[in-house]
Amino acid sequence: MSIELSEQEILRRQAAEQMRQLGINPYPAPLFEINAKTTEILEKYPNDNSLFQQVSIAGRIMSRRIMGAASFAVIQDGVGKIQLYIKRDDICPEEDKTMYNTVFKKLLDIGDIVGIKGYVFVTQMGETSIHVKELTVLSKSIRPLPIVKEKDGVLYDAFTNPEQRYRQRYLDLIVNPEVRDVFIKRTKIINTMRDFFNEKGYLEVETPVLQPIPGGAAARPFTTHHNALDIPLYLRIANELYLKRLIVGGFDGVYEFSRNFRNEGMDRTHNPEFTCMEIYVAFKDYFWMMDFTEEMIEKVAISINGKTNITIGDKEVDFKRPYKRVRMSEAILEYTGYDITKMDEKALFDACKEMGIEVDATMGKGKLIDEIFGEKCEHHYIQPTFIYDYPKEMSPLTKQHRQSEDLTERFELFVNGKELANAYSELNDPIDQLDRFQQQLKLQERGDDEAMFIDYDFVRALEYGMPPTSGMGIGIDRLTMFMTNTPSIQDVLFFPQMKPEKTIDNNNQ
RNA sequence: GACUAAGUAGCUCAGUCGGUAGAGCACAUCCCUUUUAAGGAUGGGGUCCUGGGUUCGAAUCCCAGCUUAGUCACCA
Repeated sequence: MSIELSEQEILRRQAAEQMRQLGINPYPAPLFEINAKTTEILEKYPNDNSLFQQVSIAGRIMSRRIMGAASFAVIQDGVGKIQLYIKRDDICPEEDKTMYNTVFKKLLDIGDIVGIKGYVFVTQMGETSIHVKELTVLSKSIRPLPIVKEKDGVLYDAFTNPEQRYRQRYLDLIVNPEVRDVFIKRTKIINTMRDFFNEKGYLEVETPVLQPIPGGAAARPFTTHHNALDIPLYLRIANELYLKRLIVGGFDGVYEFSRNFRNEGMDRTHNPEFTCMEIYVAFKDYFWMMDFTEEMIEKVAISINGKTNITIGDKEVDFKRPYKRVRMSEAILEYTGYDITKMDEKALFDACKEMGIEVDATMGKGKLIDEIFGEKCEHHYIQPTFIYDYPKEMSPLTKQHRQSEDLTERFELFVNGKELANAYSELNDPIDQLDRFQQQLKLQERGDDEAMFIDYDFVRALEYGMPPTSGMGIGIDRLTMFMTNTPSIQDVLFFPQMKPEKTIDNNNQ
């Protein structure tokens, strides 16, 4: 047995059937020729009334106001909405008034997709509208749409239930047009970055999503199994080690927009799959990469919003370069008063305790410093700020600092108190790299479940020689959240991960 | 994973002390009209998230579960 259809669903199915009986296919096959878009008409017609006198347009019926021999409706296409004026004797010039009286008035519903031929005019109320001469049913909607009404910019009965919005994004996109804008901007951000990299001559590449060793980051991977090879494979947590292999292979600059997968918690800023852009450029160092990063981000900000300053939540953030650069040890000194440059692990451990930071025995020196920074400093950096010179232990893929044995040449870019980008002078000393991997192994044995695995082929690649290289990774979801002032990652992903629905269908027997 | 809150008509939401399930929009029938969330009249529409329990009686109180959101923990 199935759950019964609602009254409105039954009526719509009957309407589709009646159309068929009238010889109208509710789902016709032929293409419908379109020669205009709604917003284009609304923009251009008021300036030149000779335009759009033979317009052919298609869209979804979003509202109807049926009167006697003449009615109004609003259709929505891929870019906007426009009003239709439908007069009985225009769409039914002959004796037979079925198309108006029956099809339009009775059998069409809000949500149906129709094709329109007619001419543009302005109503007495001053609204640019299409005077319909011909109406074609293009697709019958048999499930009622959540109705959103709007007057004077005020929304009535808005479709706001987050569960339904995310599960049925298609509905969200239909009835909440502003949702579309965020996703258009997301694509524009990616295109701006891609153009920027291509202009510099860097090569967009693709590297494996299924990896035998989940490397390049510290995170729990999703595990799968390859049947033919009978081996475990992991969905990538990062693509870093593969991109660096390509630098070894001789490319001067490579980048990839990488969908990464991490088997960790979900919240408003984390989704199990997320997008990261990583770029590696040979013969550069991390200072060069800071310049490059701020140039890129400034460009993105301007291309998205036409200016560098953006409101994020209740903060005003300016992406105009140059960005402030602060050593991690300076940041910690400033916000905690502790000078970590002279501390050993024991001293750091005690300092953490004094500051009320939760610590445990598995934490090494790097992790302790990371905790202090994360707890006491990170949230202070609202304006774009490069934090640089990270402790060696927490950066196993980063080149040792040119002046200090305890540090690495690494920076992260913080915006609005959150990490946005991460970059290094890449470690290209194969002996040091193997040593660092082995350090990670020790951390693992100590109980750190995020420590990295050793990738011997990557070490072998470095042994052949990798040029000095700087690499940078930036979270695309997070960048989109900043650039569009969206507080939740679910609003910058079309289909955020959710628990499966128990029942989704009421049609199957 | 922990805590808190929410889940009632297609949508947005009320629902008093535990006593026959409500409104607006949408839908149906009718009236009227170049309308602007059109208006008027009438009407249909409910697994009150699920399962237990308390009770003469549960949308309401209790317990468990499911889903979502927020906060925290982990992480980008």
